[in-house]
Amino acid sequence: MKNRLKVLRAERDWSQAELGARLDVSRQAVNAIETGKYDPSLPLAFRIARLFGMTIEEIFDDGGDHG
Amino acid sequence: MKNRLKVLRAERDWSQAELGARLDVSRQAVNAIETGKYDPSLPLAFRIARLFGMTIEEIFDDGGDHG
DNA sequence: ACCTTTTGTCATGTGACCCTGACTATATGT
DNA sequence: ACATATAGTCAGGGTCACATGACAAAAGGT
Repeated sequence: MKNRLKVLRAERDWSQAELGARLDVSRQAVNAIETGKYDPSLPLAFRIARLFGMTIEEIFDDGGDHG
Repeated sequence: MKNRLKVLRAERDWSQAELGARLDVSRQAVNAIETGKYDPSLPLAFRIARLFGMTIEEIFDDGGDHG
């Protein structure tokens, strides 16, 4: 699952730790999601979308259709 | 996390087992999500949204802003 | 009455998603 | 040289999101 977290964070000049604080998760969790180690839970995805004022679909991309 | 899965399924007259097959998950997983036992993973939420032709936000609701 | 379908639930197991703490490496500033 | 900030990673642990298999209750069809 790809995501635009790193770009959105860079646009606001936030560190991974600061983004983690705003999302109420650890900086390691932010790093893991950014580097594609794993996907966020649905509740966390909602918090991310709300923080950036976008929909989940605008931030995350699971590749469209999957045969 | 509330969701409209049961209604959307009823509109199409699908059983939980049939929805599970279309989503490639077990019928118990569908039941657990419908009855609010737990939330789907983000990839599964994408598959659900795509199946019903809606956005994730139109199907799931985590309560808007919550601190 | 019997059979099938559907839903709900329980038990057990595995891997994903979080945590804290620690360590390394790079960059910046004094 | 030293301290600070940031990013990346690993170890160890806890809870949640799946799986399969089984059991029981309710509804419908014959």
